[in-house]
Amino acid sequence: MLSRGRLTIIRDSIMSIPAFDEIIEQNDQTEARLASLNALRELTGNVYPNKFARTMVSGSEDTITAIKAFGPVAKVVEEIAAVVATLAERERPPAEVKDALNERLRAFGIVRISGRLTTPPRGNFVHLTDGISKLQVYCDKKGGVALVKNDGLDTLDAENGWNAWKLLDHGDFIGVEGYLFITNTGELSVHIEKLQFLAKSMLPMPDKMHGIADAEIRQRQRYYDLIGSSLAVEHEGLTTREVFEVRAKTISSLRRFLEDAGYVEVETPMLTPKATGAAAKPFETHHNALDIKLYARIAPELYLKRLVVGGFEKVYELNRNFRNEGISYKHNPEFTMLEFYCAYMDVEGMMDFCEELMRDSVRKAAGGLQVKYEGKEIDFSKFERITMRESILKYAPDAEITDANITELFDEHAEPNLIQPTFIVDFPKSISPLSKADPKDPNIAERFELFINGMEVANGFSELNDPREQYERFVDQMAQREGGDEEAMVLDEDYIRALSYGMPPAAGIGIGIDRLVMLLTNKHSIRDVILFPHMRPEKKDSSDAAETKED
RNA sequence: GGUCCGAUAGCUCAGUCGGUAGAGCAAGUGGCUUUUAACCACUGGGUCGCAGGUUCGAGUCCUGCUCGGAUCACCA
Repeated sequence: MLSRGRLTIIRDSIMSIPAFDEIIEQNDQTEARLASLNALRELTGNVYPNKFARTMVSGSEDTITAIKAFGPVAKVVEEIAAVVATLAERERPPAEVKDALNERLRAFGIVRISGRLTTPPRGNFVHLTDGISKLQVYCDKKGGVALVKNDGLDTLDAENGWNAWKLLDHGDFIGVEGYLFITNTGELSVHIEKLQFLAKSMLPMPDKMHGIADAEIRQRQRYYDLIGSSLAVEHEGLTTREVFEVRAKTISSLRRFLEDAGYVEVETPMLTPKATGAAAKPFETHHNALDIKLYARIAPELYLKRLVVGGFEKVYELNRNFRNEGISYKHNPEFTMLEFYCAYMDVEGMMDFCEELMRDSVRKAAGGLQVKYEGKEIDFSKFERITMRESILKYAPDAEITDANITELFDEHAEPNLIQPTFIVDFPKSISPLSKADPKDPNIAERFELFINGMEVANGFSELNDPREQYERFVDQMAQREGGDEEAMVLDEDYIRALSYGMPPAAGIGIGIDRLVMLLTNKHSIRDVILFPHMRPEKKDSSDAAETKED
């Protein structure tokens, strides 16, 4: 570790490095916390110990959530809650009921749990959180509490448990050893016998009742937002933590469903020499050693179909794509897409499978097929199928539809009205360069898009596997590119070569995961379902003008 | 890029007609010690986003700017 003096010399010689106090502004709050940290150091030695071993009373590691979910403990909590429910406002549960339950809790012996203080310690109670659940702990001044010193030997200091307790701040981490009991008011708690200090919070905690009002801080400092959601006493809708639990469940259920159906997960390049496979503007970067331009992929599509050529009959990738376009409530520069391909399937089969897949995922992540979204109820139990033309006429009966204006009319009249899950089929072939034509109509592509709440959630088609026709479609795209359409698709010569080896008939789909999660979590903005959404660089408003030049 | 809204204590927010800068929480001190959303009492804490203007006087009115949000445009 650098000495302070040397640190200052280094910092002063490199102008662009801010001082610690410039990053973490010092004020009365941080000074108070520093004072208590120093006082704790006197008592406990190291204030940043390396570990805390939790017990396995619940059958697995005793996180707070695990202890509270542990059957016999949950049963006791349920029983006391039933008793408390019959009591008047200030009335206490009868001692004999409480004592009987406490006897049952004592049977579990000693537990060791740890977590963050959800309030400043007030009196001799405080709640700890493991990020999801809270559990109260009780520090008995009269009975005596030992402090576990962080000297590497866990030396017990019988005198100073209470003194250390008084130095705890809102947000600190502690570990406690003790026994479970029910308090006079009927709450499950841990009676602390040994207290160990684990880590300090040097900054104030978010407002417990109101949360963090500033959306920018919520998104930029997601850790702070998540702390807030673990402290929240009451809240409407899902906490931030719960949103990302739903996201995780959505993704894991999609993976499980696909794997159960025989799909193999693969990873294809994120850095690609050509940005193709979708109509979008790419991010560019440069490979120094090779001295070539590379693009962050806009879609894995053409790589996945190369794998179908190679014999992966069912293949999927669930990962990030990057598009250098505008940011909006439904667009983030990097977003997560599930793409998969199934040999010998056509667009109809893919729509059927997509329905099953999404139903399974919605059921597992949201708990049912009816999902409340912004005052509407979205019903995933039935997916409508309607042609693009029909959908326009449904909402604009007098529209005069031509090949040239059909997508424009669709975007304007139909798309915003497609609230319930709806597959739009019969796309113009001209805007579907990777899609097979309808055998009955050469101007129509065998393609669908799934719309929910006016948002495109999925896009799939019967995959074009005739290499010569694919070549011609690319040439057509390149011509449009010459004509100024920056998003027209780029010819991929190696992909033509791959198709020339023969690709079986196949259907493929891309599903926008972020948008699906928005629907399942009742979030209006894609930024609320991405942990660290793209933000403008943080501006330091104060002092230090003329810094941060990128040489 | 256009339009609208916002920025006041560490956090969440009030601030009337332009007249001494406010509350709750958080923090400090003392009390209490089986409490219950945030116990009781007292204390400290402000570049009112930045710059300029009008005015005897600006958190408040005007202009410009910065940052953010919403929305439109853009984005099959």
